Amino acid sequence: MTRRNLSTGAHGALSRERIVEAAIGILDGAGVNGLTFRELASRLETGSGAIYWHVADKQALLAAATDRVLAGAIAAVAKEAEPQDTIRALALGVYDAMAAHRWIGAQLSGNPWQLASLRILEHLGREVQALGIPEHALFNVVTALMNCILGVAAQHAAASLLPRDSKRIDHLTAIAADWAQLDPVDYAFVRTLAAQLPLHDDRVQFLAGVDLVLVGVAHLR
Amino acid sequence: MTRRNLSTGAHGALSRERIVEAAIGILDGAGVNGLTFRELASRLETGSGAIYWHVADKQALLAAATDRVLAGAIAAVAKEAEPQDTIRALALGVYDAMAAHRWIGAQLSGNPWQLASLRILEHLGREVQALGIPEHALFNVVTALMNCILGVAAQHAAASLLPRDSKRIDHLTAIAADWAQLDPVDYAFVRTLAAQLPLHDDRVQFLAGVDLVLVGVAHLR
DNA sequence: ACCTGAACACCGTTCAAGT
DNA sequence: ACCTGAACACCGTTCAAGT
Repeated sequence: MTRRNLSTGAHGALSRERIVEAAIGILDGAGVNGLTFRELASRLETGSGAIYWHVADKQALLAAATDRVLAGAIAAVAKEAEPQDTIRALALGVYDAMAAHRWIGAQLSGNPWQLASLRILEHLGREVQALGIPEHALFNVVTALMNCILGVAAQHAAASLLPRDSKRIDHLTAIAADWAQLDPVDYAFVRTLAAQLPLHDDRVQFLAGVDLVLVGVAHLR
Repeated sequence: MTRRNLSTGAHGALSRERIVEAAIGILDGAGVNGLTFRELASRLETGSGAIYWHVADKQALLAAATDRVLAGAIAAVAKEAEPQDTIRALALGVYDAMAAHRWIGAQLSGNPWQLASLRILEHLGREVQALGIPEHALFNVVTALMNCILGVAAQHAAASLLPRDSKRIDHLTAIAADWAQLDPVDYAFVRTLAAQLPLHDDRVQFLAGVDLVLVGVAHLR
């Protein structure tokens, strides 16, 4: 048996940070189902039990990984002159992080009160406050904006379970084809949407949803 | 070995419908983690493999259970004179179904393109069409409303993982207490929200979010 | 204090064998 | 055609033993 982490090897000692980092690497490459304590241990050249010394369990690991990615994404958002613009920038920052790390959607929408969500909530909240909303509407408005984000998060989560190499357009075309199979009477509207689906731009539509809420907010009294 | 389903016993032969029904019973009583093919088989007095003759896999079973519950909930929604009111009624119908079957939230927000979601989308879409929205905004508006629903779905999903007997208020108080632990500077806004959390009415707030979108819609041009 | 890795408990799914 | 139930593959988590 060779010594592993005890030697001053390439990686140094095990740490929560290194574990989370490695987890993100696996998640990005192989998705949620690819993240296994055995796989993680082998990549870190340690025993699977060692990880439990630094991380409580798999859920905590996923939460930590999500928070790490989103903290970076949010910190990178530039503050704009108008609160509305900062809100848009924040929303897009989260969107882009979810697009780059497709496993985040499921994590975010599955645990809406984890640290990463609070981070988003905090930054949204500050801007909404700056908007000069009446006090009693604050909670509702922030929640509505958060819902826009969780909504796309859910969509990304669904997309993340598809085969990795499937092109986005093929994916949407396949969904549209499924929808076209539905009963023409019972699902008349959905079939209408199906035609628009393959061409639509997720990111643009996401922003349109945020704007819709912002319009509603502007007309609050 | 006694014969089981072959006898004209109390339940009759195995069928997809009976399986889904039993699954819903388990889900309501024991949550997602309680739904096991072994448990399901034992409750149906059959072998675990038998279920696979009627249902493709666990995901399909969960989707079927979700669709069954939501189909009933949506069918029970009365059509109102004004499209806005029907939209509110629809949203509340879904909300109440999620409150009664706490496992549905995760299922819905985790698979936003399953049959149950399309059912919601279809009914929302018809009412939004009746609202007389410009064609190009249709997709965005329906998505925004769907996001409101998925947003609470996510919240319900999170709540469903808690111990079963924990009272709602205790749960919210516990979350509020967690939030109060956060850094006063980094999480100033979230800490503000924490005070309101234990007292707020989820259902009312949910409706307020829907209304916010409807206000935004009314001011589209 | 921190790491090792076998062992435990449990699960979704398959499949050869039955009826 | 439909059901049985043992077997397979895999996983999160624990823990006695090491250093």
